[in-house]
Amino acid sequence: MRILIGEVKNHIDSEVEIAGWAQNIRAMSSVLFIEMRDVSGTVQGVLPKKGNESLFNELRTVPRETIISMTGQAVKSQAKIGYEIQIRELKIINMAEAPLPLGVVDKIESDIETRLENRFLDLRRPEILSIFKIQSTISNSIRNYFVEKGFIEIHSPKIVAAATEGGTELFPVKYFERNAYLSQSPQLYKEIMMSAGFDKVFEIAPAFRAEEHNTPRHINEFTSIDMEMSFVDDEVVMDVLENAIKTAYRSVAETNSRELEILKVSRPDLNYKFRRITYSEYVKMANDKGIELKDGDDLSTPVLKTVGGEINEFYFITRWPRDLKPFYVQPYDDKYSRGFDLQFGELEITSGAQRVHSPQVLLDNLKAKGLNPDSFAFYVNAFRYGMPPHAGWAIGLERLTMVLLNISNIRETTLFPRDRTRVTP
RNA sequence: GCCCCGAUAGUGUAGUGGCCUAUCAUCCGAGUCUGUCGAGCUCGGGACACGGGUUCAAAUCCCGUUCGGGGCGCCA
Repeated sequence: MRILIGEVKNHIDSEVEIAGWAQNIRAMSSVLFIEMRDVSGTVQGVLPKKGNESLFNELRTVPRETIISMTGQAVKSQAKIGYEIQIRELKIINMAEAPLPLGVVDKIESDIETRLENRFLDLRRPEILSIFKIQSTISNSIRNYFVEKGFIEIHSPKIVAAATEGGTELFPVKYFERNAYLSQSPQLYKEIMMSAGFDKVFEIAPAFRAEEHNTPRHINEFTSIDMEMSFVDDEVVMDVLENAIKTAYRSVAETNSRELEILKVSRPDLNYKFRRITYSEYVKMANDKGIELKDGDDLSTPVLKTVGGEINEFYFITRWPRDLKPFYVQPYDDKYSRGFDLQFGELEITSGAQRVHSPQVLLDNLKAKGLNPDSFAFYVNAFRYGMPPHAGWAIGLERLTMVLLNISNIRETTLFPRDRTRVTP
């Protein structure tokens, strides 16, 4: 029975069967080594020429990355990891072509473009695999966190009719005889679930943005971790967000020490309270650095880089001007709102808010933003017949992974990124 | 969408008008080597993004196209 390569060390001095990719075959004059790899690690098999001449000669010309299974005694040896497998039986299961379009164990680094073109090969590299093992821990631990706190997991529609909520561009899709769009966010649906009385909901699902941006931190399809809670304000959901991220970091530190080592990333440590900086304080901080910025201006990328670049930790920017936030964000006073962003340094990770719950305020806001309330009837109706006060946020899974692993391009933390020019693979 | 930069073997690169039938590494192939682990050694293989132009001569200069990188904008 096949075992994972990572388990071979528990079977020293007994016979094991492994299967995987032959990532390197080194033939000496009288002995041959096959470096085998699977999802759990690597180990080498040894085959002496004496007594195995035909297999020996066949193997020395087998291309790298061929799928092979082998059975043999696991023994302590002078191999770097301290043990190896003495091959008794070996099967060549599926031959790889040569040369590879992208070397898996080459000493040469390839461009991200070449790597994405051949992503299945790129993903075979332990450091790339490690990114996604860690991403799996992050999304699972946040899901568990929500479930433990009594949240209900929902699945909102990704094909939607609303032309826009204002702001971002949508991807149009043909929906039989009508036009529809890919959902940019579950925002309106998770709010409707508050009216439906679900109290606390979350969703981990794709979101689509048709913006023609071309930056290392934007993609057109990403995984959004969304939550919404009833009868709470913005301060409470900021606490929940801080705890969710700390929980995810703790899980990664506990379960992915090998992956963190492969990626040469130190164990994450979040032993600090996330600072809550108001938007107006942030503007003053920018002014103190000599940046010309008025209270009410949006925080541009250069501003975030100058001010946020020096804050090498998580922090909130709270009480944004109402003019800079969407119609569904609850006002704080005439000028400011209960909208917040969570930042790490210069990078926005999350945006959230206490939401409007009064149907009249909602209608006023829609009109003030130049939107047609009729287009949002399905949404506004949910506010008319008993909508509790509520608040929530959405966090980008890929961006959170970037921050945790100190990776600068979001394409690295996305399996098959969809950017301005890439729809395949 | 704007600004700047780039495109040379499967991969990553050198190359600033003639020294280029193009460098090096990796890779692939053949051989060699009593245990390698970035194996070593010998020999061989493989490339100037596309289209036009300038010139006696273009990988090299100019124009356009396509694709990519960096920055910005846009962005729930």
